[in-house]
Amino acid sequence: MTLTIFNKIKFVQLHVCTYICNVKLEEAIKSTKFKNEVHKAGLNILYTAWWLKTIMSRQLKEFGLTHEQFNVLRILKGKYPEQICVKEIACRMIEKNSNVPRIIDRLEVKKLVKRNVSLADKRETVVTLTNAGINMLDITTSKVDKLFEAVLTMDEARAATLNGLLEKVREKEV
Amino acid sequence: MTLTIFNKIKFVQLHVCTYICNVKLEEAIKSTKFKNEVHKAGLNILYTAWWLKTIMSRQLKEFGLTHEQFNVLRILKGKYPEQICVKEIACRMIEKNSNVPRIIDRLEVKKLVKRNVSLADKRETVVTLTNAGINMLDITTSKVDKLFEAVLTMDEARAATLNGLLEKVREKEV
DNA sequence: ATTAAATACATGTATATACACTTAATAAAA
DNA sequence: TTTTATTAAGTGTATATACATGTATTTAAT
Repeated sequence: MTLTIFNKIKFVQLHVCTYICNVKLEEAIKSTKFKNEVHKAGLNILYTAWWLKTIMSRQLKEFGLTHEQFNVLRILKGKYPEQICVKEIACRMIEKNSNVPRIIDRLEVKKLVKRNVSLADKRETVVTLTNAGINMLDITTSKVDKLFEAVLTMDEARAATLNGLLEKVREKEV
Repeated sequence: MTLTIFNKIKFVQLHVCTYICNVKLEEAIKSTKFKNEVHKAGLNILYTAWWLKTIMSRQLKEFGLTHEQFNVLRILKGKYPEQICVKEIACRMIEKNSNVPRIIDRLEVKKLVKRNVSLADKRETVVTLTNAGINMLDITTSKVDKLFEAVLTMDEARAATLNGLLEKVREKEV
């Protein structure tokens, strides 16, 4: 059904299986026995997310940014030049357990963001992009966006179906 | 289109947004502007994977296991009683950059697995489940499987479509 | 007004991820 | 056969994740 295109992700730690198949989950995790399609879908989601993150991280590494640092910068850009407090950044993160204060520490060292104590509420730390941060984000965003377009070749209709199904996955209250 | 069921995942670090919406991505990451459906699908995959991992980890925590430790145990079970070398475990991991030797260290401390030097090739370390490991896996697997069934309520047909779309996502060589 | 509770964020710890490097063992080349 | 290259796994480092706890500040309760 799907093409068997192999890709050149090299396993860093173990230098095994140097070329992995992106497409078929069975190949990717060397497993053929799934309980059912639903069980397979769970693993497929986890694997596809790892695949996407790996591709993005590889691109961002060139700029000394991690995936999560980039995410924080992009959130700050969304409200720029308004200052955003740490709490609100955390709300917008994809991975909700991210330790935002520590990510901001690293961005601050690189002089990409600036911390200030909020005047309205001294408990709050408000954060903004520096000029260096804006420049960095402009460059990296265009790179990452191009990468996304190059990699995710599915059409809009398929993507919309996929979005619906993923929301269906998360439908159940837990 | 989709129901708006809110779930009770509490943000641990920041105690904000105490209740998050699982279903609509827009609510989950407080963002409304996606470039297009494809871009949204990328973020949706990342978020759904985080959601799934969080649910699983919560269940496994009761048994003192992490998500990745459980994954290694399950891989060992797949070939039990055969011994598997570290390299082969790594091949089968969902997250390919996992540091398998270190995960095995922790499983060994808990006496759930046993390391041996391979007789055939002394460079290789072969690993097997102990009896305690088998017992642990039996209990946790049934718990996790039940959780999966309870949470992923989609039907087989939808799951099959989802699997096809995710493989479509990974189709492009990178 | 004083105390108690809640909030915002920082910090600390264990484990994981991502990746470089080292060591020992095996395979290949000279 | 000796050297060289490759492979398997372990070790080391920076950052991230997951979560507990501490500290300052604000809000609510008495």
